Amino acid sequence: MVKGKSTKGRQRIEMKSIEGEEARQVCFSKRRPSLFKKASELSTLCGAEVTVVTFSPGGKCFSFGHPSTSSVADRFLAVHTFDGLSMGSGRHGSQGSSGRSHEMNQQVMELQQLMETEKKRKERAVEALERESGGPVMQLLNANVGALGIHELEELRKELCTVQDMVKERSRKMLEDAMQTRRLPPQSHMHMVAMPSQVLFGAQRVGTREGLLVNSLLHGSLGGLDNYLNGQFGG
Amino acid sequence: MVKGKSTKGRQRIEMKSIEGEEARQVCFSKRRPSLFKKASELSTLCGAEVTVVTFSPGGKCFSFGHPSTSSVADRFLAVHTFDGLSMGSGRHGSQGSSGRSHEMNQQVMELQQLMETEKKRKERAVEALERESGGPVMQLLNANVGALGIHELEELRKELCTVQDMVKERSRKMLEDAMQTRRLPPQSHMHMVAMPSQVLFGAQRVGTREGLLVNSLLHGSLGGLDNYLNGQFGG
DNA sequence: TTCACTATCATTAGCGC
DNA sequence: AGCGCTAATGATAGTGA
Repeated sequence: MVKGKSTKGRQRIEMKSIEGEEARQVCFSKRRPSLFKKASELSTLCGAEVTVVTFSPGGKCFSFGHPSTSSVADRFLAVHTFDGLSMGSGRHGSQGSSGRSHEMNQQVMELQQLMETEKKRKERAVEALERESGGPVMQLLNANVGALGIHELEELRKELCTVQDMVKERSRKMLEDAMQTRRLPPQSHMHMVAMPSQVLFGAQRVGTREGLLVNSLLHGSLGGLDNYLNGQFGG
Repeated sequence: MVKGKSTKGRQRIEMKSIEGEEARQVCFSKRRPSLFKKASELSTLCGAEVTVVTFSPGGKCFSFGHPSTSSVADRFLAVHTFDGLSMGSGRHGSQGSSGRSHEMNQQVMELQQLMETEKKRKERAVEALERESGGPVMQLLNANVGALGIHELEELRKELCTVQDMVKERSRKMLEDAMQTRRLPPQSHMHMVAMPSQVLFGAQRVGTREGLLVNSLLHGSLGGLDNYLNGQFGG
């Protein structure tokens, strides 16, 4: 019945790389969930967008994201691919929208809604396979997709990518036109590809909804790789 | 000199979105550095690669990365874009370089090649706008894209997403069929949606090129979301 | 947004399974 | 890689500046 302390309890450790191979693994396995939990709490409590990506010492990949790793990555990309003009502050500073918390909230709400939407997209995709869809484009493609072979699928995918690029390009041009119509300052001379959406939106004060849409068109969906290509995930 | 308690000390809080606009900001400002510190400790102690990206409720972007946000992001992308050629552990599991470094190098080289390809995709897209393309699908869409308004573009984008989902779903079914044809062990009964591509490829030993393609179809492009959908810490 | 303070609450090192 | 246990360290809500 002796209540002798069965363990040494928690002890302070140096912030150096843990020597033992196994001990390091164990430490990672215990701390990683905690890190994700903290990230989750931060997003839940503060309504912030957060993503965490880790590679264990063993090489395994773990990721957390709210609303999703990709969406945060896209937004990060958006900021670091463009941005830079409106606020010259150091580091990564940049407001997704203007500054009014009202617009902000709206943006956050729409993001959450988008999240919900995306969440169900997979389900809907399956349904779409069984029924005939309404969209004109859909109708054209619907019948074919099911019959394609693996190589045809590859071709189709390539074409879809190209089409999406066209959409992106088109939306970009629309913005360009819009800017010139509303007479923009001389600095509009910069490369379109690198043109910061924040600047565009900031200058024109495009409505939140449109802003999100265009942003989505510019980076959306196929986005991920652009991250990589355009450089940054900051670092 | 009375030592009366000057504060209520720490108190437990509900894990709900904090109501007060300002209180949320404050909470974020206090917790964000802590999260980064945790991430830093994880990387230091365990030698793991870690990156964290956050957007404050005010819209500001903050990021942490070890060795750097970009390097971790690159690795993440590499894993989620193709991955799964040589090994098949569960989850996202995937050693960037588990065993044979030879296969690794091959994988890296392919990554770089794909990168180059994607890098030029944007250029090619512009060209595609001027000339008439060859693809049957392209031809159908080519004429229209240029004339659409912002709302129509949104619709088109939605449809494209749905089509891509269909392509994914189709390729998934093809894999399913292929597996049954080649008689797979009973465990193939798990949900297709949650089925790790690594397992599929590991089992069938799909050739690199095909593997890349299928993987690209499954996770590619629209990818990242799968993380979120397939469970994880979805947030 | 950040800094200080302090009384809690939460995390986790070290062990064993 | 994950679970449980215990005790000590670390993080932080509330408050004020």
